[in-house]
Amino acid sequence: MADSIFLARNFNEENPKPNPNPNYTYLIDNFDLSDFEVSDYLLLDRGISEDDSTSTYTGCDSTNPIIPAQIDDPVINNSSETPTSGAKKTKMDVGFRIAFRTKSELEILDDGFKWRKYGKKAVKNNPNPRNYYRCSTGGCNVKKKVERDGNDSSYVITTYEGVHNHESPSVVYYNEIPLMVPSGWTLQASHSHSSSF
DNA sequence: CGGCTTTGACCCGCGC
DNA sequence: GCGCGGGTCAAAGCCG
Repeated sequence: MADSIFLARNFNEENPKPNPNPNYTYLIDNFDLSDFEVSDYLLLDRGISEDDSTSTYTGCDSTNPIIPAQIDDPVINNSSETPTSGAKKTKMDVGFRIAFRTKSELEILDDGFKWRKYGKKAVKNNPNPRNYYRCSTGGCNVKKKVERDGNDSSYVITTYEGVHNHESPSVVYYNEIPLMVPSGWTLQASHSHSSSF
């Protein structure tokens, strides 16, 4: 395992052309990071080792952001893959994964999508629990994990897994933001929790 | 009443 | 084989 699924991309490069592949999305160029202090864009490989969580993130600073690429993984690309009978689908086989380390007092960043919390778990090497969220839009199986940095609790690590197959509810207001991009980072939306948070 | 959070239990993969 | 750790499920309760 450990197929690398991300491509680094120079921040100074011109904006990428819209990619014909819907499983590919590009992020950073369209972000207005002034809303949050996003200190690091973190890349994750598929199949990272669990006992080295600090180094599984390929840290990048604002001068070297990252574009996630379509995963080159037959399991991912083969939608006919079915879970073994009776087994839960526990592996993240949703396409790609990207993590952001954000300096924020809030753990829940309003990224324009609607998330439903489905789990919370204490993790090793981190006194803060990790929260698991799933996109509440029907048919969209994008997940995200949110946890505070164990080394600096003023930072929040948000890990997105998968690609939205729908528009952000906010896209109507920010329709220049490419489809399926976690568009909230471009928004001036209030940091106050939405509805049930 | 519907949608959401909470939380303990369960499942699975992996290392020893 | 066993234990540990991460991820998910699902029932119960909360809230607008």
